[in-house]
Amino acid sequence: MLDIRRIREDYETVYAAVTSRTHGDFGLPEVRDIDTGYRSLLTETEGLKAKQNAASKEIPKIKKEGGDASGLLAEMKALSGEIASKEGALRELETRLRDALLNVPNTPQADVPVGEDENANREIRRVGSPRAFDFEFKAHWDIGTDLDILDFERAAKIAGARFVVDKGLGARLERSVVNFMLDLHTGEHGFTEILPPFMVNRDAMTGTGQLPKFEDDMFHIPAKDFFLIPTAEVPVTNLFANEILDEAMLPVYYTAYTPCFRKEAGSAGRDTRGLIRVHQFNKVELVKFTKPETSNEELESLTAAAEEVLKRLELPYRVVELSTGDLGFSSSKTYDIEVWMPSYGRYVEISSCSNFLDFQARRAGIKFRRAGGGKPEFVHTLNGSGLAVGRTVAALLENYQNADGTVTVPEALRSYVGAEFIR
RNA sequence: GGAGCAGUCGCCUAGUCCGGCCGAGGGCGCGUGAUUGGAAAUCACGUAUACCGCAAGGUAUCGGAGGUUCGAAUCCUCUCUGCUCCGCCA
Repeated sequence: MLDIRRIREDYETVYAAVTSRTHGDFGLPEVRDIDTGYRSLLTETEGLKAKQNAASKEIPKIKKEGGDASGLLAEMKALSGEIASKEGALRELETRLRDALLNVPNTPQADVPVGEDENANREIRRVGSPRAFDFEFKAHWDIGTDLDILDFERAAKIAGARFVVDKGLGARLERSVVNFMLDLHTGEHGFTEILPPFMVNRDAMTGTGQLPKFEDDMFHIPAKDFFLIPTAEVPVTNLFANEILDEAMLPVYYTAYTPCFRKEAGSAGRDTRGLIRVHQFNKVELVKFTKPETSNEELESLTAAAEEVLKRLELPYRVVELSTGDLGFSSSKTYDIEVWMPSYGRYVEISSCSNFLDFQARRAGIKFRRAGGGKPEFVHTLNGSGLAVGRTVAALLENYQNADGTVTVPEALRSYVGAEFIR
């Protein structure tokens, strides 16, 4: 959520930034209009309430002195009615304002490349180079099926399309990748491991920006009005919702393994085979809470931490900076890490690292107080995949496949998998 | 799932039966000052958040939402959370 005062006081700048996303104005003009009406009605109503509160102090005095308060009482009854009707109108404006504000995305930072879509993304760096195969390589879904470590057909039987069953060394590999990532981030990058609930309530989903705009993308459990988490970002970021942290606590680094659940509505026909786009996938997430002045450098080190996974696994990848048109709703700046996927013949997203500035903190109410005292300020929140586990497994199977159909286990994973080859 | 009890200012707690003197008392903690050679102890003062307003000031918040009333921490309804007992269960 953007700061309403910033919209009020620096409208032109905010408008330019929001519209640089090239997907319309997101109702920003309406926000400004509602706010104007809201504030004038608020001032008026509060004046009436001040009157009412003053009279409420008079009434017991009059009664105590044996006086007749009936005139004042009648007057106050009328005032009470007037306040009630104004408050009703006020509440409606407040709701409309909040709804409108919740639908305005974050403002991209000034150095984010401007453009309509991924074609305007800026490549930052490439690490490693795609392997040249001297045999006819297979896609990971064929490798997995042939080795009997991935079973898409039976997954479809018990759940449906876009699900997978991992089996034997496939399941072991998936688990190994999770442990490898968590060990790296907790052991070497200073992150604390969190194992959060996989279902959250509506407030949490709103706090990180998934609601109200993207309800259709998520699995909902009506009985308790819970949502299956689409990413660990949601439970982990909301850990500190409505709290005021001590400055000394910051920065906080959390990492969490969770499954992620997504409807993938609107992606019909895209990536229908394999592990790339499924309704349930595993992910290790990195989340940071920082002071405002350090968040951009923290984004760089967060991205580096995620990249380190690919470096250790010796998988070729590149980092791109998303353009304004491709940027996620809540983000001000995002680096995507893309791994080389031979079956696609291109780099495929495996991590998305974002600096949300105070956008999520404002929604979720996450603040901190500086050591010297003073007013609480909003923290900055960041997160990134570190990494998507299923896509990592897909990349491993494809990049490490051998001519005989086996797959070499990369050095860094051997102690976890307990084998040198998957055969 | 059933029964009972409880949720108040960073923490502990008073207030709720009998609505106004309660944005709210006390203790602890914390901050500033006094005292001291220094410290402990003691004493004094201060110590929530948000919004509106140029300001003076105003408004809101006693788990959350709604209601009764001129007026609600206090009364009513719903709801969430915690604890105890019962049922069920990995």
